[in-house]
Parts: sequence; structure tokens; C-alpha cells
Amino acid sequence: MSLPHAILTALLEKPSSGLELTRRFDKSIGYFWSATHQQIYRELGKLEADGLIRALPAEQPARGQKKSYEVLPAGRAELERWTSATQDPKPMRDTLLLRLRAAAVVGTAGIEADLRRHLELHERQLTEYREIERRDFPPGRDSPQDRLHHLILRAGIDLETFWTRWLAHALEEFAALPDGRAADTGDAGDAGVTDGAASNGGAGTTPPR
Amino acid sequence: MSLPHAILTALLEKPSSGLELTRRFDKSIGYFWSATHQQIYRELGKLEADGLIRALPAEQPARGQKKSYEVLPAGRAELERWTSATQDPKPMRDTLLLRLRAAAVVGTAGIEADLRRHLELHERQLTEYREIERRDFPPGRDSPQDRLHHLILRAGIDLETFWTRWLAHALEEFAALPDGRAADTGDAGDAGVTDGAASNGGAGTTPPR
DNA sequence: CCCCATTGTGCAACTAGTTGCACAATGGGG
DNA sequence: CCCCATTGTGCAACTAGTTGCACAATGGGG
Repeated sequence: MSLPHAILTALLEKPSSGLELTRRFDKSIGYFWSATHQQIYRELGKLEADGLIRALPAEQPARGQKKSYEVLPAGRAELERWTSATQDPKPMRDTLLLRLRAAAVVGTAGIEADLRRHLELHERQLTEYREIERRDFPPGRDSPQDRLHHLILRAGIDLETFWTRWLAHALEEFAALPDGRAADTGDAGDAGVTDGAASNGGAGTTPPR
Repeated sequence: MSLPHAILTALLEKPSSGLELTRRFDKSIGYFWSATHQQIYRELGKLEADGLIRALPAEQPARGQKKSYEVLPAGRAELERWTSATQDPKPMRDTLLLRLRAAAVVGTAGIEADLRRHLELHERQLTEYREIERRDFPPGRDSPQDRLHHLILRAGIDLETFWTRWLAHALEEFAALPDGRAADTGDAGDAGVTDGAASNGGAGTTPPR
């Protein structure tokens, strides 16, 4: 859906080979649009076939390529079109929140460790973003590009800040819970299977019909 | 990947038919795990075939069903397993941030209107969440389920708060930009914004034929 | 009473993303 | 100098999610 446009952007910023793109995706654009090298190679092929990019002329004969690509005018036009077109936000999908919801009915045993792990991952990411900010956006730099790139980085920083705070809060909440077991899973055989309904009683984000 | 588990959770909370699930996904679980009715029906079929859920015995003969499903012990066990298993966070993919990055190289003309629209959508969502919070979580409710559900809702509220703030800030930034055009300011010596992006100073912008 | 808009269930084809390889070129260590 | 670990490019099969229908049942308005 958007991978071709991510690639066009990256190539406009700097013509690159598949591998270079892969590296740059790992470092930068990939922070908000991840892609594997296989996806990138496949997409480069399509973009070339569609006449949006072309291989830079190089003098190696064939195999073991290191082919570099650059964007053609048609590619830039397509990127411009796509960037300014109205697009609806994709509906959200978050596994962790879903698991928490499941834990509310099935018990919180076991999930806490993973919450803690996620907290650490987000802290690490946050640190990395802050490092980038310190390095690439010292006060004073404020060309339009700088401002936009900084704005994007700020989104990353703020999102990671949100997650670290929220996860920390969640863990506190867990500590205050009766014990490892959040749900009253009054495991009464087949009755237990449907107990969530009874104990729901208007609680949660599921309003009673 | 997680849709079956979302369905198991929903069915544990309350046995339902495909349509009821669809409705509930629109209102509640779908806030963080959206699914279409087609996905839900397909998945219900699989879950039943796998013996994780079963159709509640009902007395209609066949067609025009309104079949309701409930979770079997095997389904509950699977949900428990999944909930407590370690899982890596999915790499992020955000179109809006990607488009902004594209705008930094291709020009910001046209994107501002959509930013404004997104701001409105997020404000609306935020209002909705706050409404739910007011309605379903009055002070005093604090069974373990309530606390967990509230925690999840809080994540939604805080995320929407982040987006509305960030988008508002982005729009301010845009207002301060030279004009509709962020790119083409020809600052060729601009090294290493996050990945050396701006250093090409327009190379590839107008490729030689 | 019958028509047709609405509600509910579902299949099929497609698109996007992931996983698991395959294999060529390169280059430093034995 | 040659072997094999590493780097770089790529195909194929699979999984998850989306889009576009199809069609049965229901129920209120003419």
C-alpha cells in the first residue's frame, strides 16, 4: 500500500541499492514504516517495471550487482499525488491491549513478565530517539526539512514516552491486584465458560446492550 | 494472528452470533483490534472446526441461522496460553508520518488539509473514549476487571490525546513554514538528518534522461 | 399479500506482509 | 590459493487482512 512510496521517498533523499535501502529502513524511515529486504527488492522490481525508478548506469557486467536506483519524474509525480491525497487512518491493531483484555477474563498470570519486557523495549527505543534528536537536531537547525524531520521524530519520542508511562502505570496496577489472577474465573465447568457475561455487568468498554 | 484470540475473548465475555460479534467489535474490542464481519465469520468457522468453540444448540432448523457460539475448554486454554506467551511488539507502520517524510522532499502542498481532517477524527475519537470513561467507570468501580478495562481505555485516551496534540503542533509548524513548499530550498550542504537524507540537495530530483 | 429495503451469513479473489529458503560474489584466515 | 563466513540479491510459498460480491430471511409500506 505505502511501501512503494516509502521507497520513492528514500530514493529521492538519496539514490541507493536494495541493500542500502534496507539499511536505511532499519535506521530511519523504518521507524515508522518497517520493511524487510525481500519486500524492498520485490518492490524495486515493480517500481522499475512501472517506470517510476530506473537503475543507475554502472559498469559491472551483471551478476553480483549492487544496482543503484534513482527516481524518475513519473515516480516523483506519483509520490506527490499520494502525499497530498486524502487518506483514512488505518484502524488500530494492538496485540498488547488485546492480551490485556483477554487477561481480564482469563487471568493475568504470566502476562506481567512480558509487560515488563515491553517496557524495557520502549525505554530503549525512547533512548535511541532522544540520542538521534540530540545528534541531528541541535538548536539552530531549522530549515523546512529540519523542521519536518524533527516533527516526525517528535512523534516517535512522544509515542514511546506514552508507552513507557502507560506500561509503568499498568505494572503498578498489577502490583495492586489481589493476586496473579485478575479474573474471577469461578471455573465451574461449563458455567465457567460463560462467566464473563455475568461478571461483565456494564463494566469495561463493552456497554450492556 | 490474533483475531481468533480476540474472538475467544469476546465470546468468553458473552456468547454471541457472528453479527453480534461484529457489532461488539465496532464498539469495544475493535477499538484496538478491528475486524470486518467477513473476517469474523471465517474465523468462527475455523475455531469451530478446531474444536475451540461450538455453536450453542438452538431450535431453528437451518437457514437464516443466527447461530450463537460459546467457548469450549480447549478454547479457553488456548487463550490462556496465548495471553501469557512472550510476544514481540509488531514493527510500527504509520502512513501519516511517512507522508510527512515524503512531504519534506516533495513539498507540503496539499497535505495540510488532510492533517486537519485527521486532527478532527482523533478529537472525535477522544471525545468518544472520554464519554465511555464517564459512563462505564465512575469512581468506586474497581473490581480487577474494571481496573484492567479502565487501563485499556486509558491507553486509548492517552494515545488520542497524543495524536491531537501532535497534529495541532504540526499544523502550527506548517503555518510557520515559508510557504506551501517545504522542499526545494536547495540547502545542499545539509548533512545527516537522521540518515544523511538531505545531503543530496536535489540529486535525483530531476534525473537526466 | 407481496415487494423490496434491511439484516445477517458467507464465499472468492485479491493485496500486503512474512518466512524460509537459494545462491552468487567477496574477502580475510588457514 | 582456496575455503568458508559474510554480504547482497532474489524467488516462492504462506498468512493475514481487504474488497466485492452473493444470497437467504425478515418485516414494514403500498
